[in-house]
Amino acid sequence: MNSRSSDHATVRTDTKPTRRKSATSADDDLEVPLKLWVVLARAYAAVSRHVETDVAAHDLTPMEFGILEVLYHRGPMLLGEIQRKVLVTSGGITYLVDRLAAKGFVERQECPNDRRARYAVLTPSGTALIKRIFPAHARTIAQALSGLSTREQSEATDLMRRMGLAAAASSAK
Amino acid sequence: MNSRSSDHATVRTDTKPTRRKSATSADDDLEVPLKLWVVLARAYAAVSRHVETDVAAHDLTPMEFGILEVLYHRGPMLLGEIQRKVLVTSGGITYLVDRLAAKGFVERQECPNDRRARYAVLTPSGTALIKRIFPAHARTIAQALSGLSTREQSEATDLMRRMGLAAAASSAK
DNA sequence: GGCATATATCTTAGTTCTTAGTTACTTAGT
DNA sequence: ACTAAGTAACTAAGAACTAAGATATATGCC
Repeated sequence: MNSRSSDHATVRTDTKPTRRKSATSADDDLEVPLKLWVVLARAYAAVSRHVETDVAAHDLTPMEFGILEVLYHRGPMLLGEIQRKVLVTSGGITYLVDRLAAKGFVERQECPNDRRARYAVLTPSGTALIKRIFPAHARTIAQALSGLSTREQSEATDLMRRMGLAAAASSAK
Repeated sequence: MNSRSSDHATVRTDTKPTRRKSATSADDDLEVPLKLWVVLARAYAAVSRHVETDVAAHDLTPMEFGILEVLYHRGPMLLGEIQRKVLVTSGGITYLVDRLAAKGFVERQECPNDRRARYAVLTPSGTALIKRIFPAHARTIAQALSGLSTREQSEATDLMRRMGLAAAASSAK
C-alpha cells in the first residue's frame, strides 16, 4: 500500500521529475492551477479579514458596505441591479436592504415605470456615512495589498481580471 | 451640487489627469489597490462558484471537501490543526467534523498524550470518496483557471502568495 | 382584450457558519 | 501537592445568508 504514486499525493497528481513540459495531453499539468487556487483562496481570505474588520468597526457587513458604496458612486438603483452588482440572491437583497433601511441608511422608492420594482436610495444619513468612512476604507485596502508594488498590483489586476472573466463565462449565465 | 469633484466619485478619489506619478505623499494612489480588490473579489467569486458546484455534486460543501482533502494528503490530524488549516473557528470545526462523521467519512480518535484533544481520521469510506473525486475536482479547477496560460498562472501564484503573506502578517498574529 | 409567460420582489424555512461562554484537561509556578 | 493560567474541544444562540416558492405586475402573442 505504499508503492503506488497515487497514495498520499502531496497535492501534485504526478510526482515524477522526468518528463517536464507538455504532459501526456490529458492530465495537463494540474499542479500549477491547483497551487494557484490554494494561494488565491488564502490571499483572498487574508485581505477579506482586513476589510471585514474595517467595516465591522462601523457596524456594517461587507455586503452592506458594498451596497452603500455602489449607491454612493452610481446613485439610486433598482434592487435587481444592486443584486447583480453585489452577487446575492433575490432573497438576500431584500434582507440586506431591509437591514440598511432599519439602520436609516437607505430608503425604498417606487419605480414609476414598473410597479413591481423598487429603487434603493441613500438617505442623507447614509450618504454622510459612506462619504465619511470610504476614504479610510480605501486606505485599509491599500495597506492590506501593500505587499505588492503599484506595478505588481497592476499586473495582478490584469491577470485576475482575465482569469475571472474566463471563469465567469464558462459558468453559464 | 455638481461643481465639486467629490460628488459622484467613480471609485477614484482624485480625477485630475495632471500630476501623474508620485502623489502628494498622503493619498498614495488608492485607485490601483481599489481596482485590484474589486477584480480579485470578482475573480474569487467566479472560481468559487465552479468549485462549489463541483463539490455540491457529491453532497459536500467546500469546507467539508477541504477537510477530507487535508486528511487524505496529510493523514490523521488534531481538530485544532485542521481548524488552522481550513480557517474556521473552534465551534466551526466541531460542527464540520460532526457532519462528516454523520456521513461516515471521518471518525474521532482519542489523543494518547492529551486527553482534551481528538484526532480526525478518514474512514475507509471517506478515503474512497476523496480518492475517487479528487482528480475530477482538480480538473474542474484547472478549467476554471484556464483563462490564463500556465506561465501566467505561475506569475499570478507568485503575486498572490506575496500579497497574501503580507496581508496575513499585518493582520496581527 | 385575454392568456401565457417572464420578471421583480418578498416570504419562509433551512444551512452554514461565528461568537461567547463552558467543561475538561494540561502546564507552570510555588 | 496545589493553585492559576492556558488550551482543546464542545454547546447554545444567533447572524448572514441561500433555495424554493408565493405574489404582484409586465409583456408579447393571438
